[in-house]
Amino acid sequence: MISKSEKTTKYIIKTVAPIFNRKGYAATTMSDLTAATGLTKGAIYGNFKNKEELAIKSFNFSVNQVLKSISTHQNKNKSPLQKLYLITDFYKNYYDFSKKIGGCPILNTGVNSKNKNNKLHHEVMLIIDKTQLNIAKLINHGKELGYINKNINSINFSRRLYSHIQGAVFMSYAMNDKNYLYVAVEEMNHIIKNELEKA
Amino acid sequence: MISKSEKTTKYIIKTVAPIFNRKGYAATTMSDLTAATGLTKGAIYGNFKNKEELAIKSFNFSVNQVLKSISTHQNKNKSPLQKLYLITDFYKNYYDFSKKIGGCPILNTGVNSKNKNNKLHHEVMLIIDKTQLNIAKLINHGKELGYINKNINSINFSRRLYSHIQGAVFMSYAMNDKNYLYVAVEEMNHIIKNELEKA
DNA sequence: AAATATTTATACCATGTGGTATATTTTAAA
DNA sequence: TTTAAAATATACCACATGGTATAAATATTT
Repeated sequence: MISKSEKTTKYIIKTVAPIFNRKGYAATTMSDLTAATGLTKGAIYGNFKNKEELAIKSFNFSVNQVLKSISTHQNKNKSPLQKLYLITDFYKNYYDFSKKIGGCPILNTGVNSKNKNNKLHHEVMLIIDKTQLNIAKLINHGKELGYINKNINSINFSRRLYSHIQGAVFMSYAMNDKNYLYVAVEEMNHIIKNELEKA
Repeated sequence: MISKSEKTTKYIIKTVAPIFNRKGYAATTMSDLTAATGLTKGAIYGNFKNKEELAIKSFNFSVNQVLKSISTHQNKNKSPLQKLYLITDFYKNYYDFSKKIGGCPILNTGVNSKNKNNKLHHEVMLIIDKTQLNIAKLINHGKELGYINKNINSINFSRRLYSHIQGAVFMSYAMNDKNYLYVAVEEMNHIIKNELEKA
């Protein structure tokens, strides 16, 4: 049996996540949250011990929205190499996608939490590490199946890929220009083809 | 004759810039500023009309610190192509450099001001545009002197360079790991050599 | 349906916020 | 050195902040 509070807890997180993502932890006020949810502070503090706990859960919610979408997108193909291309392909639409959830949670929270909220920042680092590891595993799998050149360092390549794309995420965000993403994805695809794919 | 207020105005900006840069506009309070400067609110509001004006001037101060350092670094060589390499070379030390001024002002303010402070965000876009244009001019100059392949699109290349490096700036910042910068710079140098340099 | 436990609303708290009017001090001019 | 002007400090404003004790309302169990 799903309790009442479980439902409202989820409702609050879902409603509040894009606000935290867009405005950042410090700039998001409890009034923002009560206004958005239609609930009172009593209700919110009844379900979360404080603003920070809610911010962390909201961040993880936002990140999971991204990760789930990538995962779904990847299901279009089973080959590790093609799954890699589907990651870059996903980011072609990331400007519009991330807009819907208040921006890129990794970028926003990564910058906003640094030197300000260690718990949030730690959470960001965990997610980045985890994601890079997943990409590296994908590359390893590609090596095993013989699609990918065994000479390349999986984790290093994964880091390059992530860094490259995140740069375009920032630029498109800061400049309101999707083109940065298109260009970076094309460039990354080119690199995958030249460096990763077995001749 | 340099007036008293001109001096304190500069002193305030200089002292306050790294704080705005590190904490962001909203999270920086007037108390932070009075504490750091040792001045009272009366003094600060006597020299700036409000917090926003001070934030904008602080941002421009921080950015100019970066741009001046790049410019100085570039004076080591007169060739446009070598000046390009000196830009990427500058970013090898950008982790430590930016740390001293409270982080990368473009990254921090770019993210922090978006959807929150239009004036600040506008300032960020102006700086990025200007910087990309300067790099494009450098490439054009290299073309004129016959060092650089005339087939490449200067502004597009400049945007790729900027985006690529800014990605590493974010990653190194978020992950406390300079290596992202080293790798991105090496990669970028490789691209300059392969795509830009005339055979 | 009554009693109990859980969830939400209300009203409040101390503290901090950006900003300002005015008094005081410091600087520059006469 | 006196006087006018500019710069800084003080004391305050109304309002917003995160958080909480408690009352009211709603679910759940008996």
